[in-house]
Amino acid sequence: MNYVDKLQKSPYKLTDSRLAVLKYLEKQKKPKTIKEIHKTIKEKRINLTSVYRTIKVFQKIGIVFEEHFLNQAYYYLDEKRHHHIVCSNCHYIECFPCDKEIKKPANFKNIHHKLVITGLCKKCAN
Amino acid sequence: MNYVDKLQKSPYKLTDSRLAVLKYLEKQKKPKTIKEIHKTIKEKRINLTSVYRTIKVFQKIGIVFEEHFLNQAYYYLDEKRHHHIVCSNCHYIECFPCDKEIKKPANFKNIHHKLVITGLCKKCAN
DNA sequence: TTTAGTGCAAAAACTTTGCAATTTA
DNA sequence: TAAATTGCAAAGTTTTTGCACTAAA
Repeated sequence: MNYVDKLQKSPYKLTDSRLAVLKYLEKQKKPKTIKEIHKTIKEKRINLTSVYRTIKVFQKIGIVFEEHFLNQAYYYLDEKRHHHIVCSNCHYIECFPCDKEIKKPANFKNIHHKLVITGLCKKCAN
Repeated sequence: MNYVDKLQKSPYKLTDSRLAVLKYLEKQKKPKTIKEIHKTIKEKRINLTSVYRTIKVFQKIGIVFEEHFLNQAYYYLDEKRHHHIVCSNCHYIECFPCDKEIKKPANFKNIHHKLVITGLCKKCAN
């Protein structure tokens, strides 16, 4: 089931703004900030507020996930479960696949996990 | 080597503010927000700005680590490597030990990892 | 005594809210 | 057409900055 279908199956409506954010995120290989999303799609006259609201909706229905790298919130579609490694100096991000099943903690339901790895990328290590 | 030693070995000075934040964090079992830290130590007349600056310094010298749960930044001393699981509804946090070594990505140095698991705690699952 | 750190006030950055107008199903 | 969504402006939060004063080494 693709994202549009998921949206239509949800209690939320399919609108231009939501479609624009979805299309944008589908093209991305790495997590993006609200600003980056907005910058690209504002030509389509989509308001910053709507981007915020759209992302919230997408998170609620489990289309979009959030991670914070160095005090910045980033958003991405959860196509294939994967993790990220971020350079703590220049914020360069690399993805890598998730190859582990998490031992589920007993006291929680609806579990979603994310592994964030920080380090210094090649450029910054010197 | 304890935290005070680490601080003194660093290029930064040992000050009342820094000591207060350190003492506070040492008592905590769970990650805390800037606000929580400040609330508790402001009786000692330590400014919010200083808490922010202190935390930045501690992060730089690797005493304090940061995690974001549901759009909130939390800080903690990295005594024993461990992870957290957070209730996505009520923000209840539980810690659990880190029992895995991460396969180090080749392109990065100084690697530090954190695993954040979100889910619904017992109370919120119903 | 010199350099780094602090508090305060103000600015900047980020996020949320209310409401009238618009759009979707 | 009813209910949800949007844009805009305004308010709330969170974080950072500049600067004169104070404290640490």
